Amino acid sequence: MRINPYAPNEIEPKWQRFWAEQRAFCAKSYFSRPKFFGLIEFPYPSGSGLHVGHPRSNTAIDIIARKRRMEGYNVLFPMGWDAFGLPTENYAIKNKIHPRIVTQQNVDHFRTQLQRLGFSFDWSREVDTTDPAYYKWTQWIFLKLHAHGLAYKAEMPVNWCVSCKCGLANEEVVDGVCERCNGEVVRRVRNQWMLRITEYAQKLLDGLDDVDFIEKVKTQQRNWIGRSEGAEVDFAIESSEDTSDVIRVFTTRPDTLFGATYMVLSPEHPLVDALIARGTVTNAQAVAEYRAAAARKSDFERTELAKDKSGVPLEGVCAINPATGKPIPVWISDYVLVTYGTGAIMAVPGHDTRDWEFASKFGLPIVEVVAGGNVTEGAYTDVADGVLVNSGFINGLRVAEAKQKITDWLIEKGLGERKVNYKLRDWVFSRQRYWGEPIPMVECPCCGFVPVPEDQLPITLPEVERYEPTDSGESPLAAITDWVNTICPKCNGPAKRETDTMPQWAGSSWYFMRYADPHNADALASKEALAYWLPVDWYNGGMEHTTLHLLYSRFWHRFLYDIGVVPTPEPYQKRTSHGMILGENSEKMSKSRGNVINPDDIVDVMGADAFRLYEMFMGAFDQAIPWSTKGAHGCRRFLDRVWRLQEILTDSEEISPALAASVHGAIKKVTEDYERMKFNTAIAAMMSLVNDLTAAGSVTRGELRALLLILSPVAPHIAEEMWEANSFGGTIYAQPWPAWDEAALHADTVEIAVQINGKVRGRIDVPADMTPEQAAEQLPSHEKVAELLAGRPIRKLVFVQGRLLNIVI
RNA sequence: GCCGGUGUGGCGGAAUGGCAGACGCGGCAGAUUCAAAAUCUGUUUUGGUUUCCAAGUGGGGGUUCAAGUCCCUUCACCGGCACCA
Repeated sequence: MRINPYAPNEIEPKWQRFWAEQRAFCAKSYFSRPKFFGLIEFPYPSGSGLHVGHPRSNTAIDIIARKRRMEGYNVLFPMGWDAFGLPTENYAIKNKIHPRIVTQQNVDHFRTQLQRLGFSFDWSREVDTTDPAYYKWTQWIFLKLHAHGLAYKAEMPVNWCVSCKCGLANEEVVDGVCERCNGEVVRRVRNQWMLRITEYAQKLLDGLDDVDFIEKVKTQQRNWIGRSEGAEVDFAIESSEDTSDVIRVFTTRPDTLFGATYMVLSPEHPLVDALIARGTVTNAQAVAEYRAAAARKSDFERTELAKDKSGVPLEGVCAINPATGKPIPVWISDYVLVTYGTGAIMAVPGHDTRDWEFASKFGLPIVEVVAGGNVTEGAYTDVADGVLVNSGFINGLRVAEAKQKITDWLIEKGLGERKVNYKLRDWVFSRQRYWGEPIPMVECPCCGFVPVPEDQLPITLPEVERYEPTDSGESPLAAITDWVNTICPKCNGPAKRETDTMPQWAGSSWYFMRYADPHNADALASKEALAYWLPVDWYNGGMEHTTLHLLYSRFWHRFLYDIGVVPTPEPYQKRTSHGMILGENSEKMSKSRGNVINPDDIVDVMGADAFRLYEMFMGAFDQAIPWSTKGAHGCRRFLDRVWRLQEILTDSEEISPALAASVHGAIKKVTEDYERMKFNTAIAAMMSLVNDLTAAGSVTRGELRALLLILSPVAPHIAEEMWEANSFGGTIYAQPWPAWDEAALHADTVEIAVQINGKVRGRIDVPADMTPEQAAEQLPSHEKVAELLAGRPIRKLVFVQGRLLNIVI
C-alpha cells in the first residue's frame, strides 16, 4: 500500500495543539492515586534562547514522565522560569528596556521553543520567580529564616566582582573569577545579609544517606561541606600578664601534640592586634607590614602563591606546648586562614606537609612523634599504621588510640575539647543589583533591622528610571528615596528599607514546592498538595549546580521541614545528571567558538521527534558528547523506516511467532533501559526491531502496536499520528505500558560457540535448556565437535548454558 | 597534591567474567535515475599465504577453562576540590 511520506512539520504542530486542547498532561488534583513528580531544572530565560543542552535533560525526564503516565501514575511534570538575574539586567541596561519587558520576551521565546519539542509539561502550573505573587513567598521564607536566627547581617569580607559590581557567594567564585562573567574578584568588606547554612552542615551531610543521588553528586557535596573531626586545644602564652590570653587551635591530629614545635596565627587573627597594642610584640613594624601585604592580596593570589610559604615571627611572644611544657615560637602566616577553625594552628612539621615546608624554610625544629617515616626528608602523614614516639604518656600507641587518649587528657586538664569543623561557609545573601527579590527588612535608627510584617508582603520592586549598578557598591534601589523611606514596623518612626536584593539562587531554592499548588495566594502551597507531591521523585540537572542550587535548595527545604512547612526532610528522592553536549569540533559550545547548534534549525529540517531521538541516542546519557548533525539525520532515517512499516502492514492483531522474540525482547530492553537512563541502547533495540520487521517483509498490527507504544515516549508525535492513522483506538499517551512475555524471549534451540582452549573454533545448535551434565555426555560425540577435537584427549569441559562450550585439551 | 571519572574500528558508541565491535554515522561497491538528491541492497577492526590463520579494547604484569570486564602497576585525558590544620 502506498502511503504519504512522513511529514513531521505537519503532524507535530497538529499533535501539540491536540495535547494542549485535551489538557493531556495536566497533573490531577486527586490526591489518592499514586503520583510521580518528575523535575528538570527550570531554565534561566536568556536572550539567546534554548540551546541543545536543555532538551537533553528535558527529553530524558519527558520520557520517564510519559512512561509513568502509561503505567498509571498521576504525573506532575512542570516547567517555569528562573528569571531574576544579571544577564537580563545587563541586557536591559544596554538596550534601555525594562528588565521586566526583557524577561517577558525571553520567556515567550523559550516557551515557544520548548512547545515545539513536544514536552509533556503541565503548562497550567508555570511559575516565574520574578512574579510578585511568587516572590512574595521567597520573601516569606527569608522572614522565617530571619525569625529563626538563620539570616543575619554582618560586616564581612566578600568576594566582589569588579565587572558585575556585585558581591558573590563563595560557591559563585570559580578559579578566582566570577562564575557568571569571568570578571576579576577582589575582597571587599561590606555589611551583608548572610544565611547560616553552616548551622545545617551536619543535617545536609546526613540527609545524603537517605536519598538516591548519583554517587558523584553525593561525593561533591560531602567534599564541599568538608567535615573534619578533631580537637580544639588551648596554648598558654608565656609570661603574659593577662592569664586569660591563650591561643586556641583546631587540629585533626591531637595525637601529634608532642611534635608541635611552633604556632601560626593567621594575619587577621584578633590576638595579634591585642598583643601589638599591649606592646608585647617587639617587631611590631615588620608584623604590620606583613599583615598589610597579606590584606592586599586577593584570595586568588593567595591560592596562586600557595606553594611558596611566607611569614613573620611574633618576636617577644612565646606559647607553651601543653604536652611538653616547653616554650615554642609564634608566627603569623597567610597559609593559615582566618575563616577556618580558630584562625590559628599548632604546627607539627614532622607530620604535616605544609608545616614541614614552612619549618624547613624558616629553620624551625622538626620532631618525629609518629614512627614510620623519615622526617628529615618530608612530613610523614600516614595515619593507618603509625606508632607514637617521643610523646610521653602516649608513646607506643597507634595513632587512633593516641588521639582518644590525649584528647581525654586535654579535656580532663581543661585544656581542650572534641570538636567538629566544616569547610562550608555561611551563604552571602545580598546582591547590590536591581533585578532580584527585595530583602524584606527595614533599618530603623532606634530598633535596628526590623523584619517587614508578613501581611505587607510582597515588597515589590519599585519602578525606576535607572537600574545601573553603582561604583559605590550600593544597590540602585538606594537612589529611589520614596521607596527607601518608610516607617519602622516596630516603633512607627522614620526608617529605611534594605536596598540589597537577593541572589539568583533564592527563587530557585523552593520553586519545586510551588509547582504543587502554583496559584495559592495564602501559602507557598497547601499542606495537602505538599504532602501529596513531595518529595520530587526524580530530578535531573547539571553537575555545575551540585554545590550551588542543589545544596541551597536542600538547605531551605530542610529548614522548612524543621519548622513544619513541608512534610519531608529531603526535597529530592532521586538526582541524576546529564553530560554536556559539545560542538561538532568536540569543544564546548559557545558563541565565541562559533559552534553553537540551534535546536530550531534542526527541528525545521528533520522534525522534533528526530531531534529528541538523536539527543537520546547520541551517546551515554551521563557523558559529554559532541554533536553530529549527520548522526541526527540517521535518527530521521530511522523514523522514515518506522513510517514506511505502514506500507507492509497486515490485518493481523497477532505477533507472528518468528518475530515474537524480537518484539518481546525489545519491549523488555526498552522498558528496563529507560529506567536506567540507557536511552542510547533502548533506541538501538528499537532500531534492531525495525530492521527485523522490515526484513520479514510484512508487519502485523500487533507488532506495530508494540513498537509504537515503546517508541512513543521518545518520539511522541509520530507515534500518536500512526496510532490514529491505523485506528488503534484512543490516544497513545493514555495507553497502558506494554508488558513482555518472558516465555517468548527464549527459542527452543540456541547456537553456541565451541571453544578449544578458549578460542572460538566453531558453532553448533543445541537445545536451549541443555544442562552441563547433558553437555558433557552428548557434546564430545557431536559431529562438529569431534571434528574440531581431531581425536585429541579432553582435559576439561566447560559448558555455559545458552552461550558456549569450552574444551581444554 | 587529594578525590572522582574515562581510555574499545575512520567517528559516536555496544558488550550480567562467556562468540569484542550491537545500533548509528562515515566510507566503498551496486540498484534506481537523463543526472543529482533521497531511497534501497551488499560491504566495511587490522594484517596475512583470504572456505582459513594471526593479532586486537592506552602500556606492562597477574588471577581464570575463559578478561574490555577482576587484581597489581604504569601512562594519557576530562571533571571536582585545593594552604581547610
